Amino acid sequence: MLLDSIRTQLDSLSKSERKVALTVLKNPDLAISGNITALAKNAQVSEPTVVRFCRAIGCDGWHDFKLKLAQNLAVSLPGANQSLNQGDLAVDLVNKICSRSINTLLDLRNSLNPAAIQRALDVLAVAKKIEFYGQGSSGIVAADAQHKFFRSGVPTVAYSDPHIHSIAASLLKKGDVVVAISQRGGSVELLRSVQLARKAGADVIVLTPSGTPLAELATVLIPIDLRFDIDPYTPISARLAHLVVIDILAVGLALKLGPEFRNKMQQAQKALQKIDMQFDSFLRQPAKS
Amino acid sequence: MLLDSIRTQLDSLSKSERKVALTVLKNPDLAISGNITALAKNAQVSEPTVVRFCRAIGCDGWHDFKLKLAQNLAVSLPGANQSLNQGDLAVDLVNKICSRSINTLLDLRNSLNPAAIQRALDVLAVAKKIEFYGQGSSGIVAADAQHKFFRSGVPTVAYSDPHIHSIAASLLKKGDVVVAISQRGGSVELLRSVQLARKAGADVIVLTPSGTPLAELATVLIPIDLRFDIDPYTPISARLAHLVVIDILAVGLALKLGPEFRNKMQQAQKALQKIDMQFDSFLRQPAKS
DNA sequence: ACTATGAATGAAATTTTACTACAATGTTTA
DNA sequence: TAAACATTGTAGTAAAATTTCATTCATAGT
Repeated sequence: MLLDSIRTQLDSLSKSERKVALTVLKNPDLAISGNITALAKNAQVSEPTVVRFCRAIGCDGWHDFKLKLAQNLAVSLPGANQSLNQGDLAVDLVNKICSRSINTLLDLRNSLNPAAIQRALDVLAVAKKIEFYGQGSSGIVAADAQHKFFRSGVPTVAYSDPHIHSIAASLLKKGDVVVAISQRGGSVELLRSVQLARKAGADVIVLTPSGTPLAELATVLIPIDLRFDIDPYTPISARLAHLVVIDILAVGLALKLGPEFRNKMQQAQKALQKIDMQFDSFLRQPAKS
Repeated sequence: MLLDSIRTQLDSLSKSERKVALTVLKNPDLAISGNITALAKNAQVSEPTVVRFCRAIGCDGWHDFKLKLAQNLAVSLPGANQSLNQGDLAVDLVNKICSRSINTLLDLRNSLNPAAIQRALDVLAVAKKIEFYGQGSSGIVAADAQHKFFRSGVPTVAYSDPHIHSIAASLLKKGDVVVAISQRGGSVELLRSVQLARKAGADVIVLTPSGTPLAELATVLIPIDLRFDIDPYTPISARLAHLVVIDILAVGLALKLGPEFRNKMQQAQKALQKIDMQFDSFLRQPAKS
């Protein structure tokens, strides 16, 4: 982000300042680990020029620049914004996809509307039944949601088949809640089912980009507006964001439902740990590879 | 992460150092924006004490501490490390869960072994058939994986039912690949299926913590070692990490398979865009909310 | 083509800031 | 109660960032 900003301001810088900019862009770590003298020497300019560079790009001196750069690199890591290509080694692959995912979640944290989450939780807390609809990869998210929510004791189901969820939608009652998930917010089938659900008197919480047809139909809209991925190899971001929003709703609901729910969770947890014991005894007599 | 580390080391610090620690924990921004003098005054200690504090918690002096703290806060945001509780507003909920997820992925980026990914990709690239096994929430991950990989043209399936995947495993042939996913690496059923798969001559890629029984059985182990979540309300981390690893493998395989695959993807992309057109015309005559 | 004006740059001085050495104080134990 | 040790602050030092100012370079006007 800061590096981007430097790149765009490259033209407005003087010759020596540009030298500094290029040095920083080429090797940001040097700027972080070293002091102003080191960077000046590396860019073959004087120290005051480095300071002037820092000011030029909007920072308040060397210290401030160094700090901001460090904060950026902590998140971005070199190459986070570059597109993936064939020559990539596994190392790059790991770095880039992780970094992208991290950036997506940072985006989400900034852009997600807490008020919408609050309203959604209010609706979910009094739901008699919760149904999750989603198609394609959103179908997976729906299944994941069902898997998380079903522990809360509220009856939940997830449908990814359009025919099925349109039938299910028309069978809903007032007090039931549908959570509709869509990366693009335009699926005709999903729209139909949501309309049916509304007609049946159910509330509909929608996870989708704002301004889409699906968004229009929501009782509670949770807008997921991330800059859209052009690169076809990484349709990761939106799905990841959806999953985390589902996590937020699931945890939020758990908190809202309070202690009686907490007990249920702990029981489930204990049940799992019991199974763990079995694993342990299994560990004593390890299997041959 | 750093703040966590400070909190845990609180006991081993001297009285004045603890004063500094508490001041930093209470108001980390002060430490970042101000200089050592400001922090010393605020904590009511001398400057050398602050330096000693920095050293005590494993940093290399004030500068280093400040930098590391800044990097952490860039990611963590205030409150990322605190446990969730009933009184939380939606704002906190969003911040905390997002921040946790982000931290998990940062962890993953650091700890993930690229060599293991490389080996996994080598195996996947020559696979005749790929089967994903996982139970519980890992079953969802398996389904997600199937959904991503199936586009590559290689026959893929996902099983979350232990009976089914044990049958499937015994039907495998040499050249087939199983990807086994487990958050704890101890599921007895999964272990059995993996053993059957190995016996049938298939390769087994395993996503699980290292040192677990399942890890032992892997042809290629991709260890997912994150500090384990104690808080029962957020069993998010491991699953998120698994999903991202699957993303990495899917993208990596796509790159490895090269241009012919790329075309297939683009065709799929186009097919989706065609549907988008339909959405657009739908937009012209918006539905009533 | 040459000078004048203004911007750009670096050398040196200044100031700020972090760090070290040492002394004083407090704490623990024999 | 005294001695040994750890803890903390004071004062001095070293280093690093910033400002000032003089020099150089580029641009434009005569």
